[in-house]
Parts: sequence; structure tokens; C-alpha cells
Amino acid sequence: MSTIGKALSLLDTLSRLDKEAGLTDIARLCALDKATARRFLVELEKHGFVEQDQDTRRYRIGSAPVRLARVREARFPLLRVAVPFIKSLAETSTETVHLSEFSGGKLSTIHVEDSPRAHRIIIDVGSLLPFHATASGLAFLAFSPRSEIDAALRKPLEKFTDHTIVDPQLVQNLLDETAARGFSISDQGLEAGVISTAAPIRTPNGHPIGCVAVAAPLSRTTKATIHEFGAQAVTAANAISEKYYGSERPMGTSPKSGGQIDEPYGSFAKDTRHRNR
Amino acid sequence: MSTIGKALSLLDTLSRLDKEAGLTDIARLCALDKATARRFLVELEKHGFVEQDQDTRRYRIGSAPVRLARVREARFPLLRVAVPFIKSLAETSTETVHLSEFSGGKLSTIHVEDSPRAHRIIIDVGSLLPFHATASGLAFLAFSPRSEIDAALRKPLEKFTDHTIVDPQLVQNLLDETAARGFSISDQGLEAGVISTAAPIRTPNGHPIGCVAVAAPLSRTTKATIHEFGAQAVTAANAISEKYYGSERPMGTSPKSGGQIDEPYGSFAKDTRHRNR
DNA sequence: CACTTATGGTTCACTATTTGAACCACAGCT
DNA sequence: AGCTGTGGTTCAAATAGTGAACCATAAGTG
Repeated sequence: MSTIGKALSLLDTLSRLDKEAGLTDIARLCALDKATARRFLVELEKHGFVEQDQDTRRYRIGSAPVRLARVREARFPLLRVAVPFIKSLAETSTETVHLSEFSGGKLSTIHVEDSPRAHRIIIDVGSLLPFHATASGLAFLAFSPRSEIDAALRKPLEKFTDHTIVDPQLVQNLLDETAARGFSISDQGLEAGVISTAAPIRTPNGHPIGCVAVAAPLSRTTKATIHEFGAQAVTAANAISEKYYGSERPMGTSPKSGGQIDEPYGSFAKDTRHRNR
Repeated sequence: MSTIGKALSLLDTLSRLDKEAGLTDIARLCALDKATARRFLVELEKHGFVEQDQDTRRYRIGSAPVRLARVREARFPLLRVAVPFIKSLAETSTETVHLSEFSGGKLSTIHVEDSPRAHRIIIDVGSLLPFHATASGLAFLAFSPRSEIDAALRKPLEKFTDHTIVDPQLVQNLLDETAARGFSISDQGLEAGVISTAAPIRTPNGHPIGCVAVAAPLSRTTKATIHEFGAQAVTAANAISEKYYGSERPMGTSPKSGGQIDEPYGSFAKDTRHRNR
């Protein structure tokens, strides 16, 4: 792997820790030499990607990503576009709704709106969503090209609960169902007692970039409510896709396929949403 | 320079462009070989730091920084802490107020609240603030260690307007005044007809991390109003510093800007690091 | 229609950068 | 004192990075 790749992996690892970390820990977690880890950290620090606490000598994510994120969001405001829809969906569903984005080969949670109920599902911003065991992962894969599906299913599939489906063929069946239905369902795939449903946010040419997902305690859901949440997730995800790619692009792109998406079931040409804010 | 440094500089350069860029342009702007630029871009893309438009083949900032920024902000919410103060200051001053952060050797604008007036100063998020020619730069330097001041003043100082002060000794005088007063004043240093005043946000041990600045049209300001804005900037900056580094308690009260100018130097109690989760 | 001049992308011999075992300095413990 | 844990540094050995020259394609241009 290239030096750049290693340094960026270090950054990634550091960002997934839930506290600031010392040099030795970072080196161990990244499987790097201490000297190497330090050179990386120094270099990353020069550019503001990490910073070292003056007192504790520990390292944390720096402020450079904040600037980059703002630059990206200024031109490409996924969060800004998506959050109102996520909020609205959380209100109407009264369940926890979260938004994920595909980045660096992984699907990460980038926003969460908690359910207003006392008994609710808690999801952390930044958490990773395994493809085979979460509704978001299934929804993302179901609309991805074959090559990506195959690549994901070739890896060993971790069994998180008694209900996690780890047989690639059975996962493939779920993906087929998802593609046909427009939204995925994960019944306790990652966490016992939690059922989720998700729909993909996609580029104008149909490539998914993330998902909208609703997570609820299994105990208070029925097949009907889950399907209702799924349909709402599709509506929200489509609305986000449209807003995100629709009016936003001053640069001349996609001369063809001027807005039509080759979706699997003809649901969302313009305004077939069930509810909207 | 290390490979990592070069790659991160590329990322920085790409982020400062105001449109997506092609391979050749990127290579030229970064003074890199085309092959090298491409290898960097591919590597950065693998980790989500850039992405390539499928249609135009141009590159833009990817979504990985968005995730990193959220992780940082979750533990280190400068924007979340600062924005209410900036807003409040923009209201009471009726002038444009902006927030800058030091990162990677440079001072960048990370938030702007526009003046409500028709005649107002426009500042872009992401813009760089030269140390000798802006109120923010002066305020930042004035509270930095000698070594950093010397390093900044050793470089050639660009003359942006007829009023820009480029003599290192004269800049040093401004810094001394700023340190004594607690806030800086830049009279048309970067842009003719614009006067600004700024105060530093600082760590508990006094090291500046960014600035709060007020920018107004010269035509409607007097010495008295500028000093009033300066005092208000100090109040806001100190309040932000305190809240940012002070307790881990989430925001309770709304910002009050009615206080006096507290002692501007080294007034923060040492504090143990905050925890998370 | 051949020619030019852009573009993005690739190759591979050469060489500069990265690597890591061993090192130091310091701090807290026993 | 000695031990064991930090963070941080060194330098010969080896690996990873480099870039001139290359290809393929597309859009002009006479």
C-alpha cells in the first residue's frame, strides 16, 4: 500500500476512536512502526489534519477536514439537503432515522435524528454500517453494480446476532427483494430487537451514494408499519437525490439522462411522495 | 517534502479552486508531474478524499472530510460553540462578522454572518487571511510565540492596497499595539474602503487557534465605533474560548455580549481534558 | 480529411524517500 | 537504585516514488 494510503488509514483509524490517542496506541492500532506513525502524524499535523494536545501529547483529528468539508458542502451540500428530510421523516415515523454516506469503500453514518419516544434506537454519527447486516448496507448494495455486490459478498460476513444472515446466497436473495421493492429490511441483522428499513440516495445515473434508514424496536412494529417506513424512506431518499443533483449543478454534466432514473419500480417520477414536511 | 505532504497540498489546492478541476490543471497548479498527480488522486479517491465525476472526469473534494469534520466537531465543536456568538455580534454591530481558524500554517475563514445592511462587506467561507494585512491575521500573530511572529514576518509581505503595511518593523508595532489593546485593527490592509477589527480565540494556555473579526465599510465608521467593535470582538472571542475549552457541559445559556473586556492575557484556568461518551 | 493540440491515462528504469530495530530521555512505580 | 511504561529520534538498508516518454481519444483547424 502506498504511503498516502497508510497515512489516510491512520487518519481514518484515529477518527474512529472515541477518544484522543497516544503515539504508541496509534502505532499499534494501525499496525505501523512507532517511528513511522510519528512521521505520519507530524506530516498530517503540518497540514492541520491532526493536532496534538499540548498537555497530554495525545493526538486528535485536526481542523483541516472541517474546512474541506465546508468547501465540499458549499458545492455539494448533501447534509444541508438531506437533514430536513431526515428530520421530517423522524417526526412522521416517530422512530430514529439516520443518513449514511458511502466513502472510502465503507458506509458511514453521517447524521441521526432520534426518535422522540422514550424507548428508541440509538445510533452514533460516524458508526460503520456492514453491508450484509444493516438495512442501509443492503439498500446500498442492491442498487450497486454486480462487481461491487460480488466484491462485498466474497469477504467473510460477520455474524452479529443470531439473526444475521451470513450466507452469500441468502444475502443475494435479500438484495433481489430489495431491488424489486425499492427498500431493504434488516430484521435484527446487527442488533437483536432492532428492525430497520432503508432506501438509497442515488446519482442521476443511478449509482447509490448513501442511504436513508429508519430503525425501530422490533417489539412495536408490524409488517405493515415496516413497509410503511420503507415507503417513506424511499420517498425521502428520492427527494434528497433529486434536490442534491437536480438544481445544484452549474457545471455542465450528464447531457443525457437529464433527470430520469432507471429505478426498479416506477414510483417517483416527480411527486409520488406519500408525505412531505 | 514528504509524499504525504505533497498529497495533502494537492488536496488543499483542489479545495481552494472554485470549480472542479481536470488532471492536467491539478498537476500544473501543484507543480507536480501528471503521472504523480494522478497517482495521488487515485490514492485520495480510494479513501474518499476526492471523487471523480463520472461524466466530466474532473476531480472534486470527496466526502471523507465531511465525516472527519463531524467526528472532530462532535468532540471539538468550535463552529457549534462559536456560531451563536458570531450571530449575536453581527446583530449588535450590524456589520459583517467572521470566524477564522488556524490550520496547516494558514488562517482560513470558517464562518461568516453577513451584516443586515444593504451596504456591507462580503467575505467568502474558505478564504485565506494574510497575517500582515488582515485584522484576524494581526490578532492571531500578536498572541503567538515570538518564533511564529518572526517566521511570518520573514516572508515577503504582499502589498494588497495602497494602505497595506509591508514593513516588518511597522507590522511589529501593530502587533505590539494589538497585544496591549487586546484586539487588532486593519485599516484597508486587504481591501480598500474596508476596516476590520479582530480578537483571538485561544487555548487555555493562551495559544491562539482562530479569530473573531468585524469588517465594516470605512465610510461609516469612526475611531469610537471601531474600538467598540474591537471590544465586542474580544468579549465574543473570550466567551468562545471559555466555552470551547471550559466545561464539557453542552450549551445552556444564550450568548451575552454585554460584559466588560476582561484581562486579555493568559486568564484561563488550566483544565483537564474533556472526555467523550 | 489529415494535421494539430488538447485532454486523461499508463509504463518502467532510475533514484530519492520511507522504513524500523535500536536508540535516548523522561516519568511514574516498586 | 532498578523496572516499565511513555513520547520521540537516528541512519543504513530497502522499498516505494518519480517523471520523461509513451498511448488513446476527442475536439478543433487549415
